Amino acid sequence: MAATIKDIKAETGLGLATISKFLNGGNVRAENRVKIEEAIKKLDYHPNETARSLVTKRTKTIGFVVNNISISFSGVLLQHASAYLHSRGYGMMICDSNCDKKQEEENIRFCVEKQVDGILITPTGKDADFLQPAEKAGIPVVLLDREVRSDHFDCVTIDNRNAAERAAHDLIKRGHRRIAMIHSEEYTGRERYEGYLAAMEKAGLKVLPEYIYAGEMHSPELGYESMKKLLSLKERPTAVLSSNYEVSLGVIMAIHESDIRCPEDVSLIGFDELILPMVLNPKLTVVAQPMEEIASEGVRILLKRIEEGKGVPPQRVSLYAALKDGDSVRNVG
Amino acid sequence: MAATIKDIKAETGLGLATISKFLNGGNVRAENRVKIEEAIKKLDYHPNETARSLVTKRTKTIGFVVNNISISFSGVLLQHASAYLHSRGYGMMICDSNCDKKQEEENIRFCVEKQVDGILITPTGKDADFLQPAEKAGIPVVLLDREVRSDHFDCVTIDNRNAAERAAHDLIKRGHRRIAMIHSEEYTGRERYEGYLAAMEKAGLKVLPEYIYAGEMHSPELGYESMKKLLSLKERPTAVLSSNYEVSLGVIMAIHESDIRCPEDVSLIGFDELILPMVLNPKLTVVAQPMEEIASEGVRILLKRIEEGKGVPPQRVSLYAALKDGDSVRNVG
DNA sequence: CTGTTAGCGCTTTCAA
DNA sequence: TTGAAAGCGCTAACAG
Repeated sequence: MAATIKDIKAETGLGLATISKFLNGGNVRAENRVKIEEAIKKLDYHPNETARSLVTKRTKTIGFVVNNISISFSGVLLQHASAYLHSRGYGMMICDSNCDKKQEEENIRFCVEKQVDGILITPTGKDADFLQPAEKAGIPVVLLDREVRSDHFDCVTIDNRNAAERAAHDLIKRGHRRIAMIHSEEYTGRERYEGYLAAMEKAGLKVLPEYIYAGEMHSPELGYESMKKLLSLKERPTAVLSSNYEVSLGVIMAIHESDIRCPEDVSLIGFDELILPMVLNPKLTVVAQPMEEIASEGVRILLKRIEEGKGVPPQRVSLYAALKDGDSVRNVG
Repeated sequence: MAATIKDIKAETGLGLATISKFLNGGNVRAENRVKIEEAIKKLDYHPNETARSLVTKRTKTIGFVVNNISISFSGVLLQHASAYLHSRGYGMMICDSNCDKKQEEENIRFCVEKQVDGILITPTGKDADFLQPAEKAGIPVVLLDREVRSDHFDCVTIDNRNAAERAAHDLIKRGHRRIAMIHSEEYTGRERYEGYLAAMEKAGLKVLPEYIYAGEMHSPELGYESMKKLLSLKERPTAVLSSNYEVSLGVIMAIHESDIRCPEDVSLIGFDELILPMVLNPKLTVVAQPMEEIASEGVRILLKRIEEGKGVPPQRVSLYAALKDGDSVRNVG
């Protein structure tokens, strides 16, 4: 049996309260502190977090409900979030929604049941109803990367629409007119598409239906298949905007397989500054999402909410995603 | 305040023990069962898992200590493990070791502190010392994908050495003599390299140092840079074995950028049947690790250990990884 | 600063 | 079957 606080009491002859106070960083007479420290070492005592939770009503665990754990973006976000959380003594329970609303709803319930102190989530859609159990249970929720139709929750995103608009604008500025876009109908993919539309419209450019490929989800296949088709057009686009990392991978593969060259024959801008497209020739020009900041801001806001309560109204933090030049875009005309 | 079992008692007039028994699936008179069910619905009662844990000494949470959460393999493994665990009512707390032994050691301690019921781990190395805190605390550990130098733990792997040997043998059987290998010095990469060596030796083939590229970790850069160099050799290999998914991606990119074709000019076999290399032309021939089985077997063994104790000696399950033909290998000579 | 006391919400003897 | 009571290990008043 593991040692308990009572064993420390027996060992030191002190009262439970004193020991508990010490454990929680309170002031104790130097002499007693030494006694307690020695007893702890001797008995290899570790506080029972469960017992502690029962009385403090804090589990020191947060739930991370991730829309799709198997994409690279999630891995990186999880990595950063987990690191921050651990450094603050919090554990991270992950629940994969696998891009499924039913599963996501279930995940929220699971988190509530497990009594996490807070929830970090990359939601699958814009609908906010499924978050109700958490709200009802008084568990703070911070949305990461995506917003929902509700102003009850804190939220850390990048301005996808604006970022995509800047990317498309950059292509236009460099003389491109025939610009294609490959995007998913998923959340962020949709927003990025809207940004593209805005840039095209402002420049007075026509959006050709044969230049638009929309898939259900972000995936390499989407990029690969779409790009194959774009390359087979009689009048090929001179530039392509790809709405996320997975999609870009597929696009690059398709280009490589053809005898079309990038950027000589076709320019390309992608999203997400993940490793692979950065080591390639040409280095991909991307809209770089500040992943670490998204994670750290999200964690910071969540912990603040947990520790200081619901005083302040929900915040919406929108981080800036810079367009980072690579070598995959050329000037035309 | 959330409803407690006492509220149910007040509502139904029954004793706490009866209600508790009902909650845990025990036999209760039909009439009382109805009463309790109604009260639960009316008060929206949910058992407090923390209180339950305090007395049962079970947190219904397992820790997953992952060597590197940002690689695709981890995402897929986590996805399956999480699904199985959830279906059994268990939560999954993840701890990323980020390929760092110090971090890994810290993660184990963190899990012990958090009193998880069991640990699933893809270890960073072969050394087993860091698992001691878990062992001392009586927390069962199941190793996934990789073994360590200790026979105290259950373990689910594929036979990497044998699988790589079969892959290399397949190349040899198809007439290849100049076979290169790109691998990491990480755990599985090393084992796969040994399998390659075994196949070459059995076939009486020389292993040329200029055909071997070893990197510290599995990464696309490793594959990309190594393949670039291999392709620039005066006497190029006719086939390349790549030790994991990330590495293969890099290799494919390098081939695409050159004017060498696969499989006409160079054959390629990779590891891990993940999506991208499957949608490409040519479809990559791979050693397919049974990811879902690794996860489900691991979870099954762990939960059994948790629920039925340490009676049986540690098991080592070695799953078969089949070589799946794609179109990236051609017959020569 | 210290110790006593009362719970946190639940499960589990044990006797009825 | 049921219920009263004890207690899991800890924190949080409160009195000293």
